[in-house]
Amino acid sequence: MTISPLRDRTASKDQAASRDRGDPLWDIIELLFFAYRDFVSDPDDVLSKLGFGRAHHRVLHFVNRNPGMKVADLLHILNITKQSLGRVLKQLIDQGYIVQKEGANDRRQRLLYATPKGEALAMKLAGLQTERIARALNELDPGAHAAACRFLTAMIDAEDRGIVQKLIARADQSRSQK
Amino acid sequence: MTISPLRDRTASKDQAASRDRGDPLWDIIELLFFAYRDFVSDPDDVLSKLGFGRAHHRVLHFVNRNPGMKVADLLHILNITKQSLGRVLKQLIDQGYIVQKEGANDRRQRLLYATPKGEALAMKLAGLQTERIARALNELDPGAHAAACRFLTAMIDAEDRGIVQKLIARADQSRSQK
DNA sequence: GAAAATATGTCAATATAGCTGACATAAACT
DNA sequence: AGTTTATGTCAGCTATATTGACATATTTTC
Repeated sequence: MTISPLRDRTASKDQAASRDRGDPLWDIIELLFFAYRDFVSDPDDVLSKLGFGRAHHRVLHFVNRNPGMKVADLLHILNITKQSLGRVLKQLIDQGYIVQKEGANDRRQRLLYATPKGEALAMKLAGLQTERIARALNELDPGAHAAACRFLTAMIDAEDRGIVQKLIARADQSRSQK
Repeated sequence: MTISPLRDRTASKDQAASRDRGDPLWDIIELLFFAYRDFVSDPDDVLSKLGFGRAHHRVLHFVNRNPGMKVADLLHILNITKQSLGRVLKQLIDQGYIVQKEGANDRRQRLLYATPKGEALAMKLAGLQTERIARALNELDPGAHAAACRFLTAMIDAEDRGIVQKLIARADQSRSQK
């Protein structure tokens, strides 16, 4: 199944004029809205059956991806208050998806780890999202994956890109050591 | 300013093996999370000063883009209940950002239009998002815009793509008639 | 060793944005 | 005349976030 291109703006004769005027880039704005909407809908269905929401997904995702991360790190990544995190994290801990361990160097820290049960759920949810992404990339040419990464990276606040890239690289590394 | 590529998975020697195993595509999953987060943060700042939230933005955006749309259409696009829409829409109408006009053919319909004030706000918000997108595309090669559109379109539920594409095309057309 | 800073947790009150269910009104369709 | 459709509204509920205040244990600093 091939998808017909949306409207090939690159071939539009007045593309340069539009860019000069700084016209809104409606296509990206709206596609991003709908793509993200569908992207999060797959996990949402599974989560709601467990009595969880998107907030639980985000917490479990990052803990699973970064075993032993500090609560403070999680707060910075999610950009929420500790009170907001508290409720969600408590539920995940109480139901056995996440455990906390005292830091070896700094005993004030409560380092976060996904349990096998937590990891199973995290991987299930990531699997659903990966299915969608893989399906999308399969419809496109081979360079589409790299191109998507470049575009999405460039959309992130410049000051945060380094952090995000380290996050992805470090998590990939810790996973592959298994 | 050039951005170093995240991790060139296309050049990775075990990329094929990873794809065969169906490993999660962590890079896209996390980049999409952070990119969308920053993408909506620009408008959020402006909106919060007006006492509005993201919900108001979405309503105003689609009404501005599709002048004369029915309430029912808006409900389908946003995928929320009329009760949820009601509160937000009422505030936008009361404060003069949106007006309702009786349908010419079907007088039950309340067709939605952005007022000049509403259009100004919608365009301001779209402008902020466009700045970010344009900044991103400027860092990338010329085909990046089209590539991003293809990727994002492919990420949308197949059954919804047609609707979204029509939405974008129709709105573009109605705008350019001005 | 006392004081200050840090990491985390918790209580209380509030706001936003969504939901379900029930019901109301007006206009159009059959 | 009766049914369906488009819209609106009341009431109550849930999830996710907020701010502000305060508590506890631990580490760091002077």
